[in-house]
Amino acid sequence: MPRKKRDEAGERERVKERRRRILDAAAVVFARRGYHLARTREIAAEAGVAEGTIYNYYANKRDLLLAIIQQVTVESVPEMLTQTRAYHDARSWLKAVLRDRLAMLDRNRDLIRAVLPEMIADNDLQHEYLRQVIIPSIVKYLPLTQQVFQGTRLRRFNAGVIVPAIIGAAATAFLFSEWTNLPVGSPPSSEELVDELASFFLDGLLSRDQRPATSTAMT
Amino acid sequence: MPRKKRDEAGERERVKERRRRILDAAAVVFARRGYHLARTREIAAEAGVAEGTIYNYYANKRDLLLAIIQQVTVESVPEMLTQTRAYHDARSWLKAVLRDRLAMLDRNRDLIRAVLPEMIADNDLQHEYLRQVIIPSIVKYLPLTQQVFQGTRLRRFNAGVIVPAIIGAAATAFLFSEWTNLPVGSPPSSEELVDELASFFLDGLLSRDQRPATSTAMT
Amino acid sequence: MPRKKRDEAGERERVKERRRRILDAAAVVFARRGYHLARTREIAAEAGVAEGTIYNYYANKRDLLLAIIQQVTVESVPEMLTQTRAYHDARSWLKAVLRDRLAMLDRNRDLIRAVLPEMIADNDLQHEYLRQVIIPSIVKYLPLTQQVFQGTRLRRFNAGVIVPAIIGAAATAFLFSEWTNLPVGSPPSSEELVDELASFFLDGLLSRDQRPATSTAMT
Amino acid sequence: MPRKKRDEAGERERVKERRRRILDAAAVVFARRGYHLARTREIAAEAGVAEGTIYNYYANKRDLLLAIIQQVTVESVPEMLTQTRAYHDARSWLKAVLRDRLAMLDRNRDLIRAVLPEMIADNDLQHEYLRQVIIPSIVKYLPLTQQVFQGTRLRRFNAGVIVPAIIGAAATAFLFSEWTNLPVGSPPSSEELVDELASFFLDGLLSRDQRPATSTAMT
DNA sequence: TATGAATGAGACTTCATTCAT
DNA sequence: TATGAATGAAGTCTCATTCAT
Repeated sequence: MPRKKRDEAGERERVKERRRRILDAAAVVFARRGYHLARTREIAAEAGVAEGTIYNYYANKRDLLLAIIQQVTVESVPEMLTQTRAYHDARSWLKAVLRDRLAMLDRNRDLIRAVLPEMIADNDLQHEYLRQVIIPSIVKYLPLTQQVFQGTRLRRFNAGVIVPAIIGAAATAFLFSEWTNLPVGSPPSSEELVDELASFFLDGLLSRDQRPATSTAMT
Repeated sequence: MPRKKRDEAGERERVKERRRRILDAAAVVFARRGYHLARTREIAAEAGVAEGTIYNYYANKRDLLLAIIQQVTVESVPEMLTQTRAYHDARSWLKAVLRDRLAMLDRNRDLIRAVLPEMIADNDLQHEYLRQVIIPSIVKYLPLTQQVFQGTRLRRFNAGVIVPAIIGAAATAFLFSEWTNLPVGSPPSSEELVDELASFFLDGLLSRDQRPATSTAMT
Repeated sequence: MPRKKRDEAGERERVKERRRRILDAAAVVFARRGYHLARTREIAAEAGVAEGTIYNYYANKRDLLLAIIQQVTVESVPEMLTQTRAYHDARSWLKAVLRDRLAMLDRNRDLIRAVLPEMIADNDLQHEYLRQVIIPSIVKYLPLTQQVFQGTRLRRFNAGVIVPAIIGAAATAFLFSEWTNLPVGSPPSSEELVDELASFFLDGLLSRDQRPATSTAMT
Repeated sequence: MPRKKRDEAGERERVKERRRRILDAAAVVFARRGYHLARTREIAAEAGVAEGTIYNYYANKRDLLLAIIQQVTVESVPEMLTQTRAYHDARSWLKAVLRDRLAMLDRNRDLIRAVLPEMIADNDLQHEYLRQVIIPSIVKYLPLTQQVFQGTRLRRFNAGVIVPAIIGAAATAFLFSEWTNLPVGSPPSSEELVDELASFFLDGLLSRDQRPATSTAMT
């Protein structure tokens, strides 16, 4: 192998590693202070580099935010659904997905709490996120999902309403379960959470005998 | 009636009115720019007062945020549930509640988009909100809710999971329905949203014949 | 006189005075360090105000430069030529003008040395200067000048060449006369300078008998 | 010839060539952006070397400026005056010199516009320039000049005033002739400029019959 | 010697908050 | 109490220069 090529590869490796180190530092500080209160100085200190060095790898503070959003979501999405085929039972698949996603939320909780607000407040960020993460995910994984539910009869529903509802329900339930001082008993274990949500999503809240003979929800 | 007293009453009235004017202005500007990008100068201009005057009524910018959070939620909660007794059918009551809450979100959408991020990122704000809004609401309205569902058999569920899940589902579905560029067809009408969510919450996604004979979700 | 009006007048006065103080400070610091090396912090200190206060009166550092250019030139131009009519002898008028302009250069030497470089290097600044100072001056004072020279026969010349040449000659001679370490004898007194330049401009360098019978310069 | 020596010679050659390449690049960038806005990065790119390499040849950015000043002036001076003896007529010699110098200004216009401001603003640079360029030039070429004017009777004048005046007049007239938007007709051709200036310098502005019988300027 | 990533001081400017009037 | 000019701390980002490779 020619010398130069190996050097280039090593160089690219080092650049990647440095980018990563800075990004991780930014994630830590964003999580600690929130985006607006995070200081580039603190990020630099956390990364163990000079402040100016940050700008050799990212154009500006906002660029760090964007990179984090991508990293958290893009990189973590694939793992969750590729094992789809292992589950023939829709309920167990759903629970597996919930388990995986809630674990992801758990791992990245602080970071998400730092990043989510900016996404809510900032239209550009939202659109970027939609374009780069959400839509590609849907396009890529919808067929797999449909395949899993092939053997399961679902009632008709409006996916544009229900998909966000599921995501929001799971995320909110999870985040609340972390708020320790709610006067509603001890926080649920993660497995309780998964069970509870899966049942909620699939079965609803009514007892079986309370459901209308012909579901009014058939639309 | 002594002169002074009437003056004091009028004075107190004027003070209240001034506080309100400033708060409304802050709400407008927070909604327009988001909390961090809102400038006290702009708030002052919107309120038609001098910048310094704000500080005669609120300790600082953050105090305005807190006051807004209280106002948006506390003031709007009562109306939604006091008419509880009018609904004997749980489903129609749930739909009425959803209708009311989604309308509230609709009215305050921009403001919420400005304020919510701060609440997510800021623990103190969250606790303040829990203490001042959520908990009192639960304490006050839980009995009413239970009364409504008296005639309806619900399966057992963990309220600490399901209540946040419901709120998050509704809010997220609503907010997404506003993002026009999702490739999932046209955004649902608000009545569609209400129907869809009510069915989802009560009946779940499975067709009736797919539900397990004895719900595994009974905990 | 109504109270409010007097207050407004006083206010405007104070604003003007403050603007002036900041501008003077900027002039001092620009003269001391040159524009690029002048620090807003130093300007603020020199003016005895906080750094932020500068920006209540001027949009940015460049704005200070522009204001100084205007002040130095616009304000000083009028005095120089309005007394035109007092001089019936063109030579003595020219000497008076030179005396006045060289005194102006002397007064503002440091400032000009700070500001001139920026004007040379910056096209926008040049055009601004042309538009605001040079052209109005020409339009306003050309008639007066012509009136002075009515009784004096001048050979024909291209004003577009000779006017800049005169200005450049006077300014350069003056500025060099200040450079103390030239090995050409002691620097001339200002009156020597004026005499020397006036003769140079009107008579040229040739002895009288050396001038061509018919001036080749007649164009 | 020993091997080493030839290498050393080639090496010295290469070093010189490298210095030159960097200096040229600096000149280009200084001319393009002005000294303060010129970036070392851009200079390096222009020279086709790494940023750090510049500092192997020049101590710092300022050093580049100094070197350019020397190069522009010192190198171009000799050509202009060594042909002195070819002109027996003082007027035609003066015109030749003007032609040569204005052509030099024309060639280096952008560079001069970048460098001149720094010389005006910076005392050290001025003194360096005086010591290295002006004084040697005077010492070297004054005899030649005097020789040319041997057959021409000049009136007495103070060279310390008139020499800078001539230089400033020519330079300013030239630079103004490039500013196209002056409302004084079309810019003069370079030959017009030369004629006009030569006449101005030698003959002055008065018509012949207007000159005093005994010039008051004889000092 | 050439490289160019790393450095870090420091600049301009903003803006929440104060306070004299 | 209302005002709004003044404040000044603090922030992001730039860029000449250094230095390990």
